[in-house]
Amino acid sequence: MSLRHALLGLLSEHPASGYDLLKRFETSLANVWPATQSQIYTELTRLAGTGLITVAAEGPRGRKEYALTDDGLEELRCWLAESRPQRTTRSDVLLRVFFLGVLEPGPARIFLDDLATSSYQSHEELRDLVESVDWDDDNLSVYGRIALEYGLRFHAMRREWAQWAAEQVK
Amino acid sequence: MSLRHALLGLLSEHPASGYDLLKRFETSLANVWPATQSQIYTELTRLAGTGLITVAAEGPRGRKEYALTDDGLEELRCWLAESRPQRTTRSDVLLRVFFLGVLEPGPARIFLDDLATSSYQSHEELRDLVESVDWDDDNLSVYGRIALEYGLRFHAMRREWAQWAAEQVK
DNA sequence: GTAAACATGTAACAGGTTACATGATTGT
DNA sequence: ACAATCATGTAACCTGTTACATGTTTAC
Repeated sequence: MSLRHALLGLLSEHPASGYDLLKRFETSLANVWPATQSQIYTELTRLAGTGLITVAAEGPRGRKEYALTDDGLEELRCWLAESRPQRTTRSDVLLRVFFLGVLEPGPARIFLDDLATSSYQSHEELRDLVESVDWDDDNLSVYGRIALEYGLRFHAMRREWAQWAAEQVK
Repeated sequence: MSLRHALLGLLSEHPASGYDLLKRFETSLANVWPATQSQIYTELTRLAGTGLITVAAEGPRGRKEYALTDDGLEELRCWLAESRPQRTTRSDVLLRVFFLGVLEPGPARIFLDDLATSSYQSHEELRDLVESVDWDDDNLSVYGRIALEYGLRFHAMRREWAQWAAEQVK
């Protein structure tokens, strides 16, 4: 259950409300770990119940500002340093490729060409994002930049692969 | 819901029992779309209920051999050609990278070094697999080879990225 | 005879999505 | 006054995981 750790991670930067966190999920975390409003509020209530976070302040409109507790920070560190990421990565794209032989070569090539195009677009979007941010030397910048670099390399790899794959289909 | 389509895809090659399909999921599909025994049997019953597959034969030990129907093939083609893969890809690894600033540079580097190592190992395993199979010219081979090539490129990319990232952390 | 492999099914639970429901504050 | 934004909560439903439960056939 990584949503829990995503929330702890965001709160380790500074206290925030459910609404603030939702906005962070919609922007910076959207491509890494999407989460819905419903899920975020439910999980925050649970985390507060187990003492990993607390309601540090209350504001207008029922706003509750959550802050990380010592236990919460410990849990976050533990997750980062001691547990191995063991994600069984499901790939919708690769599953389709696996069965592309069901289609005629024409439609199969279209699928791969589209994939190359959308990978290129994603790459360009990330490139624009990288250029629009001014990266300083703090931790958020360093690791944010590293995560973005992953995205750039991933989409470049996928584009080249899709182009190569389209050529294999005759 | 792609499990449904994975099952239709496998059955498009030839009729099979739940048990046969389970074995295919444990081997060829393990890295693309993992599924449990429980899930497979439940989904097969549902697919038979909606007429996308039928029980074509019954064998010893209660074995039920399922075959794709015309409706099932149509549904499979439709999924491949008409629907866009829109998978919101969750990455446990990238989520951790995002919050790596919570750790000291030492443990953070260890995390990235470990990632480079495990990517290298995955790459080698796939390379061995590619070399052990004799690829002929049928559809399964062509698209199976293309899917494997994706894995090779993916792990190579991730290894290089993790090595680069480790260097950024001083 | 007995272990391994074949073969299926179901129940409980955890995580994620969609939709509904409500209300307060701010800016124009 | 009205719309946009801030702000939270819950219910229904779907997908996926773990564990339990059962029985047959084959090979040694």
